Amino acid sequence: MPSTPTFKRLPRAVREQQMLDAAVRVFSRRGFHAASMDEIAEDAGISKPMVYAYLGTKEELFIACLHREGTRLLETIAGAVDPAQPADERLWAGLRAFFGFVGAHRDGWAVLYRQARGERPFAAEVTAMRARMVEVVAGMLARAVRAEHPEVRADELETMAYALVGAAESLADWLADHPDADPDRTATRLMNVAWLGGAQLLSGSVWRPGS
Amino acid sequence: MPSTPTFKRLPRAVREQQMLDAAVRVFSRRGFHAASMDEIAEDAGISKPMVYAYLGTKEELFIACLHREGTRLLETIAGAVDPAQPADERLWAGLRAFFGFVGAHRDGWAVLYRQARGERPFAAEVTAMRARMVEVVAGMLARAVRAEHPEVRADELETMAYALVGAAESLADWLADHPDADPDRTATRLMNVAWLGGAQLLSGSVWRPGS
DNA sequence: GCGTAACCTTACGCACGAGTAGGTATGCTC
DNA sequence: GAGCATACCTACTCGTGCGTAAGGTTACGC
Repeated sequence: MPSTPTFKRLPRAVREQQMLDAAVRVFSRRGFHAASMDEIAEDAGISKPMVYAYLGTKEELFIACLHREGTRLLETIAGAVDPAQPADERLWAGLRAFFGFVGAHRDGWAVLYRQARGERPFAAEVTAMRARMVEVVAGMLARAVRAEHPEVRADELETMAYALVGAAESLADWLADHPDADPDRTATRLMNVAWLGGAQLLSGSVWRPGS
Repeated sequence: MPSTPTFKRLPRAVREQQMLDAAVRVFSRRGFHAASMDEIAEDAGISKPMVYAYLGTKEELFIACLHREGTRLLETIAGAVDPAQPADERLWAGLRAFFGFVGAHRDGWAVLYRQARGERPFAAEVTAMRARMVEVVAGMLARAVRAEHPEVRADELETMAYALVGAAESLADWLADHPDADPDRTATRLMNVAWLGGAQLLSGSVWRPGS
């Protein structure tokens, strides 16, 4: 039946990407456990044993998704930040890139954070990636701050970095659920509170219980 | 064999709490799917059909955990906040209570946030609880701000509230993994950046791209 | 033109774990 | 101390979905 060669034979590299695309879609809308390998295969327009042949077991497939989306996110951010710029511009560019990525890759984001964090086998992966981000942010803060304020302790900066990353993730989740929202606007707001709050702290103001 | 009546017959209300305790423990260390009803029953020192008789299916059991832990958390916070106090003291008390709770109920926290967010059937529950918290925080900010700054838009405040809640959750996760860390110290740091950053914003300072 | 390797399929085995059937013992009430 | 309700158990059924065995088909090298 020569009418429609509906299924063209494709080289491995191409099929692998199609499978990963399908996997990210299905994982993001069903969650890791509820997603079935059959559905992923069907969504990719291929049959199940191919998935096993190319990407391995379900866990390995999920890890592959995690790595691809995680790498994309990190590279997007890294590519947007110019090390020659001053710290505030770098932070701004990073936030902008981050929210832009989430807005453009909602299901990638969902897989990375909403699914992977809860599932025991992958929590470590995500934690590691988060830790890298925290480290980067803390490092940037350190370089920005240490010159004029060498008295600031490293763990203070780390705490700040955790808070910043958490705030960004929270706003990212909100953004992922509001397709009409503007990523840049979100980035601006976070930038404001973070940068101004930090500057205020450095200027010596401290809030203490008891006004 | 009268030697050890190892299994005393207990009234329903007591057993239900024991089961919930066990369920929270197991869910927190295994995740929802990897946790088996058998393991929960065993951990509670009871057999499986009892769990089904009292708490229903696995999903219902998990929801029961969610509700109990969620209610405890919200009540802890509500109980610590005195409405007669000024806004900064209320925020401080709330943060203190929040981090205190997480430090004292690590697995309850894990169930609420690390597990429930990813699993499709429960995401709604958690989202709703989060939304309530955001609403409360936003309301508090509004009351604190509107008197002197009526020009601030409601969605700006909501964004701030999201960022604050996200930052708190992130630090809470960090806290849950560092048993030696001091909840109050964490609360203080977040309080500082939030309150001072907010005040700075209100005073008219704004960060804009291009220094 | 023909082998061979890579691509792709249908159809199954099998384990694991949710939920249940049906039965036993213990305490409480009158 | 008969009756009844409640606490509790062992031992099963059965669906679901991961992972695979064994076999077809297309392209490409020589």
